[in-house]
Amino acid sequence: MNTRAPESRAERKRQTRQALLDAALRLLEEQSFSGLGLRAVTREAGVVPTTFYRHFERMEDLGLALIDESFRTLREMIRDARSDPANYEHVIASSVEILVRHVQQNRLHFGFIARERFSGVAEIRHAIRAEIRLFGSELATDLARFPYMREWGTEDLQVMAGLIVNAMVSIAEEVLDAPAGGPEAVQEIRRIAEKQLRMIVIGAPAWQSSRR
Amino acid sequence: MNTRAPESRAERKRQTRQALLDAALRLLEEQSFSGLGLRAVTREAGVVPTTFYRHFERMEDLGLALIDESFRTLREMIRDARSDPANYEHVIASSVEILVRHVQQNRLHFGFIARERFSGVAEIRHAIRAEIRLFGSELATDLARFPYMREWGTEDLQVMAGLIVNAMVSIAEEVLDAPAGGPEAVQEIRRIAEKQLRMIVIGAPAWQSSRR
DNA sequence: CAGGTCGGTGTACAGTTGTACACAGACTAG
DNA sequence: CTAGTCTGTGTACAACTGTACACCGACCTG
Repeated sequence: MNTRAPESRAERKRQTRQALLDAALRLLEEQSFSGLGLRAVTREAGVVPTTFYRHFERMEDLGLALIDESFRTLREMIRDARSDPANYEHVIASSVEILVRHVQQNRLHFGFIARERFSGVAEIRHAIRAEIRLFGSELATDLARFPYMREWGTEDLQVMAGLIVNAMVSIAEEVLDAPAGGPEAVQEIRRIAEKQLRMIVIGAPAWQSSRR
Repeated sequence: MNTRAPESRAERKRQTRQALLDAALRLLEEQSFSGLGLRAVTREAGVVPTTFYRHFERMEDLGLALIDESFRTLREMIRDARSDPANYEHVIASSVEILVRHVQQNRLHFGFIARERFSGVAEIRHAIRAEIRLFGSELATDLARFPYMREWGTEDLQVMAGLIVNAMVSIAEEVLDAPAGGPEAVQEIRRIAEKQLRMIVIGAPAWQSSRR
């Protein structure tokens, strides 16, 4: 029967699970994952330690869930950005704009990803790298749609996508470091970021023609 | 009086201090710094926990010492690389070669740096970033010596140096991930790395002229 | 060669960790 | 309506943590 109660059992379970994820993310702002304890998470979430096991077998599983969560918003972002493959300048400016805004709106998620990308916990690290690699591949196929790159080899596209992804990660990091309410500092980051991406994208044809 | 004993007291102190640093570095291969305990370090070093305090006040101080150690070799590397500012292709190839070799020979140090660059421990993170920024600045002044960059603005040079440093960091990361004894995998990394750097360096003039 | 300094040891303790287990109450399915 | 399934609780414990303190023995200095 369809429950009339405001929250079904399954829904409440989902809520405490989310509370655990949120609590962990909050704590991960000032701790790295390998130093994060099960008890600390449950304490922050306001539940008893043993509840943790109702939702995750090990801490690593919670970490993987956080990675999932983070990259879902990241993909959302990039889907917006690849709207108009005609004008480079426009794509660059709006991509940077979208990236910066999303990072600001998801500080905790992006901070987590940026930090744990090189973290000591192998399982977490590898999961993140896999996602980033995938992200780069998607970007590469998007790049292939640009007129002057249509004839590039896939490896060259991958290399270029890698450069862009690297740049984006470091842009995100700078945004994260900027004081939360400093609009002109963020503006400066955006300006430098656009310059960096322009450097990569506009410099590319010259590089390409120089090896032909 | 000049001691005749093979090891003076001060020398032996230096040795156990080094043993602590080495032990920490070894453990940091599979743990992140914030999860590393004083007791674990002393255990690995083969001394009693309280000995730690004879050398460092807090764990963070040990971390800072490790950063010092790591960047000393990094600077050594770059000093070699900036020998001949005439031929780009040669500079790129030999820079990559030197970078890859140094990373291979100092896996633990570079792994530590790469991982803790985004780590949760603010003090460690900031110290590393300061060193990397300095590294980028030095690179920027080196770039200024290249003929066609002589007229660039300092900001443009810094942006480009930033791109290169980013690329180098990600190259180092890939080398660290490659199986230790896989020469052809490393060869492949080197090839891609050279392509990336060429992309940045050779593409730059086109970028520069397009905004004048 | 005497005394002090100092690096390393051993013991001790309170706090925290992960996890096992029995239990309670609420939702759900029959 | 009832029996059963779940989610969250409370208690318990062994293992580990950082660090305080007293101590020892070897080196160094006078």
